Amino acid sequence: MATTRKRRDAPRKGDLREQAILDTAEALLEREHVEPMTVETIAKGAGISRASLYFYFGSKQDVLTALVARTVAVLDEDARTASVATDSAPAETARAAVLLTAKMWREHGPVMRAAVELSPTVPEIARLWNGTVDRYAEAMTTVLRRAGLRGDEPAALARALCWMTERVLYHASRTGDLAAAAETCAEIWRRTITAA
Amino acid sequence: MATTRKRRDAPRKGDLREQAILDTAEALLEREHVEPMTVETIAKGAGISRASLYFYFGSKQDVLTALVARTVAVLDEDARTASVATDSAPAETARAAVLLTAKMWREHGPVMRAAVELSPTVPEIARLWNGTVDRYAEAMTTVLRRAGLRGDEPAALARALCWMTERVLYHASRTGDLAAAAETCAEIWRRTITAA
DNA sequence: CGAGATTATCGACACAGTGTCGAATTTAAT
DNA sequence: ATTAAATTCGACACTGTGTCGATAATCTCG
Repeated sequence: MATTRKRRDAPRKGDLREQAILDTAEALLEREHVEPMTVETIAKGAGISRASLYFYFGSKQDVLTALVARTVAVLDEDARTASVATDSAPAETARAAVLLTAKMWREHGPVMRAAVELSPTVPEIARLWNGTVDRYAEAMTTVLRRAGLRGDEPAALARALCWMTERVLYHASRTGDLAAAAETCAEIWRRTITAA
Repeated sequence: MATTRKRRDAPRKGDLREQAILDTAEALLEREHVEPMTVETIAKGAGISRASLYFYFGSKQDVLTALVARTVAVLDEDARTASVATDSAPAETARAAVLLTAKMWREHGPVMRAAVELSPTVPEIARLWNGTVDRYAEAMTTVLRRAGLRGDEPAALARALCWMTERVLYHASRTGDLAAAAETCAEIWRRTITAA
């Protein structure tokens, strides 16, 4: 069942291996896809046998989940610093947020795409990913309020616009035109903010 | 490799089986998920053996692709009739289109969700799904133009808004609040259309 | 140092799921 | 009724995941 974590803490040498496994998985994700990436491949890339990998992670899904968690942590970090920019106009703040997100997709594209694609299959990854989008949406809700929107509407609008941004940048990160896609998203944020 | 279609035309009795297989797959999709749905399950549901299923479809992916194709055909059909509503104001036309799409998600939710979730894995399903979204986006581009938008912008905006609608309704079709989600999307369409 | 515990590694196995083959059975048509 | 095509399925080969127990490396501290 792969539910029993054999190794709870263990601060020994094997921690390097744990990182090596995640690094290999990320590197693999950058040239292949999620599909052909097998436990065998990851283990070999990390210089250990398939069975040994199961000493560090309970299952293949656990590896992917840890990889997503690691990247999402970076995302949340960067996102927090950016959302506090209360000095410029709401539309400008939104544009800055979208541009920052586009940078994330440019730098962490493979893992972020994997998160999107694995969300339907791996509940824990869905939790992580939805949580991140939710936090973004919350931050942007305050921006919409600052722009004069009242009641429940800003929350719902921000949520929808965040999912738009996610989806559009997801596709753009595959085709390469992230810059243009980001501008389009920013424009829709702007229009939503400024319209009556 | 499952690339060789054993049965190209064959207008015999087995056609019923072909439908039965797709119907079973759809029914299965309605209560389980894509993941646990196995060829064994589908075959058993259709009253044949696993090996017999491979007489009708070259692979499991072929079954899913055919199922998506069948549903997408209905979608395109309904979408065409709705996009020709040139009598009302652009924002109203957009709202009507979103509401119609929401109806699709309500009626064909499981298959449409499967299409979204399988797109990254099955290229042919991606082709079908992206094609449908593209046709929607094209139709809505003309609506944006009718609202006064010029140049390349309306195409890019319509595209982004269509993906927003897809994503938001996808999530809503899982949680059940399609009506509210549709109104939120419609509002963003409206604001994008009416904003300066 | 060196015995005992802990950490790490791996070969071999069990299992589930996909797709293939060829032989047997059913159905249709002359 | 005979022949050909359509249909069915058991048995097999293959790939990939996860488990087990035995072995080897590393650490701990008396």
